[in-house]
Amino acid sequence: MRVSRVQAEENRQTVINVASRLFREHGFDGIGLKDLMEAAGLTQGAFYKQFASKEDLAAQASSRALESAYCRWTTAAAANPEDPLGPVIGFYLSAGHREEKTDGCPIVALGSDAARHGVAVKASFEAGIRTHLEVLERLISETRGEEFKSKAMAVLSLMVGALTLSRVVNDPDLAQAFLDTAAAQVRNIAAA
Amino acid sequence: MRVSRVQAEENRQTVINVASRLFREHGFDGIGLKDLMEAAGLTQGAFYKQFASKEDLAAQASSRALESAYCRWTTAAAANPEDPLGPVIGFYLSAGHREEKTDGCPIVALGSDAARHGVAVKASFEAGIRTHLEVLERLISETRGEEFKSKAMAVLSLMVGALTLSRVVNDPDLAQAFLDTAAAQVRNIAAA
DNA sequence: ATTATCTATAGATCTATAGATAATGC
DNA sequence: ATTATCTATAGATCTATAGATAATGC
Repeated sequence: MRVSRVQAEENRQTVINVASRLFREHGFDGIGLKDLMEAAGLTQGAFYKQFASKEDLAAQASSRALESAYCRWTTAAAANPEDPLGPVIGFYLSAGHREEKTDGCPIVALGSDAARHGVAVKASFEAGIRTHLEVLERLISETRGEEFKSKAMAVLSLMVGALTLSRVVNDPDLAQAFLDTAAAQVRNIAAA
Repeated sequence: MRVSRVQAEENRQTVINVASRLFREHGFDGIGLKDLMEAAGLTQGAFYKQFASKEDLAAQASSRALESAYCRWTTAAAANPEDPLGPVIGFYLSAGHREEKTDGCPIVALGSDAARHGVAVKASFEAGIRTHLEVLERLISETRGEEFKSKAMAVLSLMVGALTLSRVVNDPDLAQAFLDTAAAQVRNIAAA
C-alpha cells in the first residue's frame, strides 16, 4: 500500500491539480473530499496525510489555478508581439471562455467564494492577482509614468466583471454584449 | 399551530428576506435550510409548504437581493441631482461596501455561485442586472446615440470586477487601489 | 374540512480520525 | 522502523418527506 516518497509527492500534486479544476467547477463547498480524492485516483483516507484540512487544500488549489491562469495570459500575449494585448482580450473575453467552467479564470469562478474564506485562500488570490497585474502593466507600459499601474487594475477589474456578468445571465446576446463592450473599453483604457 | 393566510404570506416573505441576506453572507451552499428557517423564526419542517426546493428559494432570494440593490442605487443617485453618478460611485466603490458581506451587492457576493446554478437563479440575476443597467443608462445618458448602453455595461462590469477583486486580497492598500482606480475610470468612461 | 407549522426521521453526505495493511527507506 | 494509503467509522450536517397538531376558513 505504501508508495515511494517521489510517488507520494506526485500524488499530492495530482490532488492539487484536480482540486484546482473541480473547485472552479463546483465551488469550494460544492464538492467533497471523497470525490476530490477519487478524481485523483486515491481514497478519502489518504487526504489528511497530504493536507491539514480542506481549507488548506483550497488555498493550495487556488494558487495552482491562478498560476495556470497566469501561464495562459503570458502564452496568449506572446502569440502576437505586434499587439500582445489583442490575444489576451481575444481569449479572455470570448464566448468559449464564458463556457469554460472548469478551466476558466479562477477569479471569476471562485471570486465570490474566496471572499468568504480565510487569509490563506486570500493570500493565494492576492499573489495570483499581482502576477496578472504585472502582465497587464507590461502590455500597457507604452504609457509613461505610474499611470499604467492604475490602468492595469482597471483593465483587470473590467475583464473580471464582464466575464462574471456574462455568466450569470441566460440571454446569450446580453452575455455577448458584456464581453464585447468590455473588449472595446479595455482598448480605450490601454490607449488613453 | 396553523396561522392565517396573511400571516403565512408574511412568514414566506420573511424567509425570502432572511435568505437574501444569509445566502450573500455564506453562499448558496454555505447555509442550510434549518439555519435559514430558524433565522426567520420558523422550523425546518415548514419550508416545503412555502418553497418547492432550496433552488427555488435561491432564485427568489436572488430576485429579492437584486431588487434591494437596485433600490439602493436609485436612492443614492437621487441624493445628488447635480451629479447622480457621484453618490453611486461613492457608496459602491467604498471600503464600507467592501466589508458588507451580508447586505452588499449580490452580483459580487453570489456571482460565482450563480454562474453554476440553473436558469431560474440566472433569470433572477438577469432581471436585476437589466434594472441596474437602466439606472446607469439614465445616469450616463448625456451621451447621445446608442453608445450609453455599452457605456452602462462597461461601467457595471468595472464596478463589479473592482469590488470582487478588492474582496479577495488581504492587503488593504491593494484593495483600496482597485476601488479608487475603478472610480476614476468610471468617470472617464461616463465622460468620454 | 383545510392547512401552516410542528416534531421526528429517512437516507445521503460531509469533514475528520482511527487502526490495519503493505511497501519503502534505513 | 517508518509511513503512504487503505478500509471503516464517528459525529455532524444536509435536503426532503411523513405524520401529528392546532388553528383558520368555510
